[in-house]
Amino acid sequence: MSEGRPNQRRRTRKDLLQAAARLLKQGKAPTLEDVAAEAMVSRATAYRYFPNIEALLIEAPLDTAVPEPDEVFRDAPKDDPIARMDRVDAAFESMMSANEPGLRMMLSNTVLRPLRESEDGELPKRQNRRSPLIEAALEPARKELKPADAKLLAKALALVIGTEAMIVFKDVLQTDESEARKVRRWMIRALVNAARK
Amino acid sequence: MSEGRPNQRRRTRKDLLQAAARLLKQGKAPTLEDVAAEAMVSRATAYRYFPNIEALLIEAPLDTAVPEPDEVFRDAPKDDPIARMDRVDAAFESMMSANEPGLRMMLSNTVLRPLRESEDGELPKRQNRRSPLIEAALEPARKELKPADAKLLAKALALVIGTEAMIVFKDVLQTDESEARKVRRWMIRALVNAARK
DNA sequence: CTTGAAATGAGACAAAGATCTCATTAGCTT
DNA sequence: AAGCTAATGAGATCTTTGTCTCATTTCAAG
Repeated sequence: MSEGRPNQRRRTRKDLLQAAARLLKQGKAPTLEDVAAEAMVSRATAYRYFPNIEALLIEAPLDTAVPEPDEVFRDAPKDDPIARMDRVDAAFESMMSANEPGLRMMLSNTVLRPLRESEDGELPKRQNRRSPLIEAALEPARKELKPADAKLLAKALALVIGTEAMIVFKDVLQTDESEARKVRRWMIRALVNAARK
Repeated sequence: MSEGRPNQRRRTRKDLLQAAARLLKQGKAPTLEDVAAEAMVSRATAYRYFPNIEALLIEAPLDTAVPEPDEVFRDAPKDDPIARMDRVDAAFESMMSANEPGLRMMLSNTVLRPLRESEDGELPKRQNRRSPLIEAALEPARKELKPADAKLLAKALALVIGTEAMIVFKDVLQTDESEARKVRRWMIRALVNAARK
């Protein structure tokens, strides 16, 4: 099934993703059958678009809640990378707290990808939404940083921003939201300044 | 099946966990049937001890590969927190590369705990192995740090060391092992020095 | 409006995961 | 050593997941 009727196909695909996102918001762990029912399509059709529930859940919660760069940096200082990274952090924090169940589900499934890639050749790859935003935040600091340091810093910040950091704070360290934010902002300052020096 | 013949039960339970650990070391994602075969018990018996493969794999790799503090810091400098954190990092890196499939499985399941806690009352809680080691590494720096900074630093380092950071490096950033190590060590320096200042 | 092709729905089918039953084996007590 | 009882093994059975076929619906071009 391909190359036939583009807009019909895009519509049902979108319906499936939205149905999945709806179920995820309820904190459920839906099966592909559940999603098909919620989207009011047949099970067979759902399987025509996604080989399994994991493939669907990788995309589901994210298509909705992507922070847009221009929105994140709206009236943000153009020259202060730390202030700009704080914006990125805030954007991710609010996006994640609104989508925590879906993000946990997504992580739960994508984390197993390497164990399953023996099954069939092509698995959907985990997307990386944070790096473009981090790069954009760091843009003004580009001139004052050595390229090698800029690369190091961007990767380091990717550990601070995102779902995995949320998991560490909540599940491993069991800190509350405000403490977690304090730690992240402290880290942003420490890391950016270290790269500058 | 309970409260009947303690040592026989402990023995087969241990056999199952060891069999699972053996299969995991080969990089496979074993099914409960595989583990039963490896442990030379029947499939039915395996299911009597663990409801599914995930439940087994949460425990399997961890009972074996816990880095012991005294071993990690054997002939490590007593007064250099950075060198000591590098030891912790190295210990986690080697433990994780030897147990990656099991750790991914563990993370995949524990990450869903908040979504499942409605199902039945008691879920095993995620353990925190890194914080004690981080505290031990930082011990010599305690006198030169304000208590608040020490707390901040310990939490920040918990983002750098551990399974979640490995996931970010491998799955999100797709860096190789040596680059990931470079970033972690750079972060350790940046964070410890920031706390000192 | 008609028509041809593509998407869909319904259900049969297959494979894997998990449960259940019951006869047999093997610990533990005496 | 004997007997009771819990644990085990083997296989039947049920459930869930994913595939396949074919009739029906629906889109869109003419």
